[in-house]
Order: sequence, then structure tokens, then C-alpha cells
Amino acid sequence: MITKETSRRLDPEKVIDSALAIADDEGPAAVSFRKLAALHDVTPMALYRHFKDKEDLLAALGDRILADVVVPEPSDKRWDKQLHALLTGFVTVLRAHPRLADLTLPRILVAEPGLALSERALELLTEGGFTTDDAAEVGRQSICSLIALVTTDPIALEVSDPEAREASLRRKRAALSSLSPQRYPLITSAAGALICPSSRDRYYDLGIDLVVAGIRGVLDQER
Amino acid sequence: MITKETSRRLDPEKVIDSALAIADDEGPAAVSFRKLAALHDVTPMALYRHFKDKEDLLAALGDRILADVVVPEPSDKRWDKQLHALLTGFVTVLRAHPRLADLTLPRILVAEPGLALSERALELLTEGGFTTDDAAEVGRQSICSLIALVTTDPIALEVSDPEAREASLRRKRAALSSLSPQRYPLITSAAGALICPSSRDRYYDLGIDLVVAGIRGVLDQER
DNA sequence: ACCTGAACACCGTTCAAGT
DNA sequence: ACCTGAACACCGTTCAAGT
Repeated sequence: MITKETSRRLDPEKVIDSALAIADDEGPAAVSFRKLAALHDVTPMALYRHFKDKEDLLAALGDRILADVVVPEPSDKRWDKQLHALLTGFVTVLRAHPRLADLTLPRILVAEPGLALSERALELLTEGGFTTDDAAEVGRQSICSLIALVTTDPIALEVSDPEAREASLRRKRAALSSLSPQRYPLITSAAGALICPSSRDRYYDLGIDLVVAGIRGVLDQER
Repeated sequence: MITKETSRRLDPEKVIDSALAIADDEGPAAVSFRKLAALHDVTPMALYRHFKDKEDLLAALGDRILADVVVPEPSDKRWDKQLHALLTGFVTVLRAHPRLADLTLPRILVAEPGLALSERALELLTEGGFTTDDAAEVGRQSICSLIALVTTDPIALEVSDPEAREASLRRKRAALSSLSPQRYPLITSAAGALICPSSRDRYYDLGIDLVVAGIRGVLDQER
């Protein structure tokens, strides 16, 4: 909920609260200093005391999201199982803010929970057999893939505007169903799955499985 | 290059040329109807004859990029080798416009070369053993991962502004080197690889390998 | 059909000034 | 230290009008 603040002093954490609410609802582009200022009964310029510029404000949103990351305790399970659990936890955090997952990428090696996640991922990857440098590159790309998974979640998008969502789905369906089944037999027969996966949990399970299986795969083929 | 147009009639294809040049140089956000209008000696509103709104203009950029996609002829090689080649071709096209790779996602099932690519990918995935629906979901996520690979290419970003790039790298390096090696031993020792991979070709080879290995992996574990 | 002109409702950000 | 006010240089888009 976006509620109007009426306290005397401007609290940057409360500004971030508002910004997060707006961004969740209408996307990061809808966040503006002017809107936030009005919400907090202050001049737009007052915000520049606490945020260097808009990029800095969005970075604060990324940090806020990453604050929810928890790193599971090491267990006796195989390294790849533990990595799977670690990445699943990361994705769960991102899923709370589908339109904002991107904001976390530039903050992962800055915000503390991002660092803890990264360090643990590198531990598990080296335990699996990667060199430190290879672990770094593989880990980096895995994080990017998982962020993309959430960002392009075809179900979550525009939850706040269900009619726009329905309209968008109908448009896509119409476009695909107008294709020639002779020329595109597989696309037309898989139209449903291409537009929108059957289950959201299945979508995420598959996405995470693909990432972890890819990691195991490149490890095997390098030996 | 962004050059000024002086023809009588407004040619939408030439507007797209300019828009692509601006977007490549300064990012999609820097593309504006007003700038394009000035470039073509026309009122901003004149562009609305040819583009419904800004989203429509960016969609045209996505289509323009996808126009370069070529689908390799079927060969006798294994399905996964052929898929690897198909996806490598796709990534090569995207790499020509690192900041714009995102624009292609909503156009893949609309623009003809995107459809041809998708149909061929589904053929190869079903040949590998996926059901049509699973092939659709796996293909979808692979495309998303590869787009993310290009979008987050740590080397390509801000090529137009090399000093900003250097400054950004220096800032990241400073941030990582200020971390405690006791608390983050792997991050600090892998700092170089985390900030910027050694080789660009290696970066892309690894990214594509991860995707294809992931596909093979989930296929095996489902049997 | 194709383009113009003026206007509306927004932006981020700088600068100088107030308390 | 913290906030204001006015201004600058932008945006996308609507509407009514011109040829």
C-alpha cells in the first residue's frame, strides 16, 4: 500500500518503503522523486539529501530486496543439492518483487546478504570441482539466468492490472493462432505452453533445474 | 552514426535506422520521438503516423534486430550439437546490440525470423525427447537466459563511453578489494573474474554451454 | 493522407537561498 | 544540517487544425 507520510523529519527508510510499493505496483519507471516528495510532504529536492540521484534510489531498492536473502546452513547433502537449495531461496526472494528482480544484480556484490550468498555459492562450486575463477563465472551467469527467470515470469507480470494482463494474453494467443500450422506445426501446437506455462511452481522448478543441471553438465564435460 | 535526414517524405525505415543508432549508443531510454523528429526535420507528432506509441517504436527495433537471425540448415549432427549452433547464431545476432537484446524477447513469436528460430528449436528439442509442451517451456527459458547473457555482458556495456566504463570497473574493484578476506575468502580471491571475465569469447561460450548442458541434464533426469 | 502547433501532464537535476 | 523555490532542459501524448 502507498500511504501518505505525515511525520516531521524525512526518514529515508520510509521513502524506500514508498518507492518499493510504487515500483512493485507500477514498475521502477513509475518511481519518481516528485511523487515520493508529495507522498512525504516535502519538496523533491529534499530527497537529494538522502539519495544522490535516481540510480542511487533504485540501488537502495535492490538492497532492500536482497535484505530478505537467507543462506541455508551447510549440510551433509551433495554440493549440487545444496546449491539448488541456495538458488531456490534466492529465487523465492526475487519472486516477491517480479518487476524489480533486475535491481538486485548490480547490488549482489555490494549488499551484505548478496555477498553472503555469493561466497556460499562459490564455496559449493569449488567443492564441486570448479577452479575459483570458473566458479566465479559460472556463479555469475547462474545468478543472471535466475534473475531473468523472475523478470520474464509470464504469469506474474502485471498482476496489479489483471485486465491488461488478460488483454495481453489474448493478443498473443490470437497472434499465434493466426499462424500457418503447415509452416509452424510445433509453435501452433505448443501455443498454450509458449504463451503461459501451466503452473507457476513448475515454471520455477524447471528454471532452477536447468541452471543447476547446466552447471553439473559443464563440470562433467570439462574433465 | 546518427545523421540528419533531409528527404521530403518521412520514411519509417529511416526513422528506425536513427532510433537503432541512438539506442545502440545511449540505450533505449535515450530514444525519443522529439529527438527523432528533429533528426528528420519533422514535428514529433508526425511520427505517430507510423508508430502507435513508444512501445511500438521499440518493438520495431526488436524486429529489426531479429531480421538478422539465420537458421542453419538441418545436418546429420546430434540434435544437441545442432541446437548449440542455432543458439550460438542467435547470440551472435544479439551481440551486435548488447543494450538492446531485451527488445527481442516480446518479438520472438511475432517477427518471422524469430518464429523460424523458435520452430527449429522446438523441432530439435522434440527430436531430443521432450514433449511439445516441455520443449516450449525449455526453449522459452533458454532464450531468456541467452538474452540475459548478452544484456549483462560485463565487457560490452558502455563501449561508447570508455571512461565511464573504466570508472565503473575501478569502483567495483575498489569495493571488492575493501572486503575482508577472512569473511569472504573466495569472493576476494576471485575478484578479477567476478568483475570482468578474462575473455569475451570464453564468456559467451560458457554461457551457451551452460544452457545446452542444462537442457541435456533435465532431459536425462526426467527419464 | 500527412503534417503542424499548441498544450497538458509529467520527468531528473542544478543553483541559490532560506532556517 | 536540512529543506525550499524557481528554473532548465527534457519527456510522451492528446487535440484541433491545416494542406
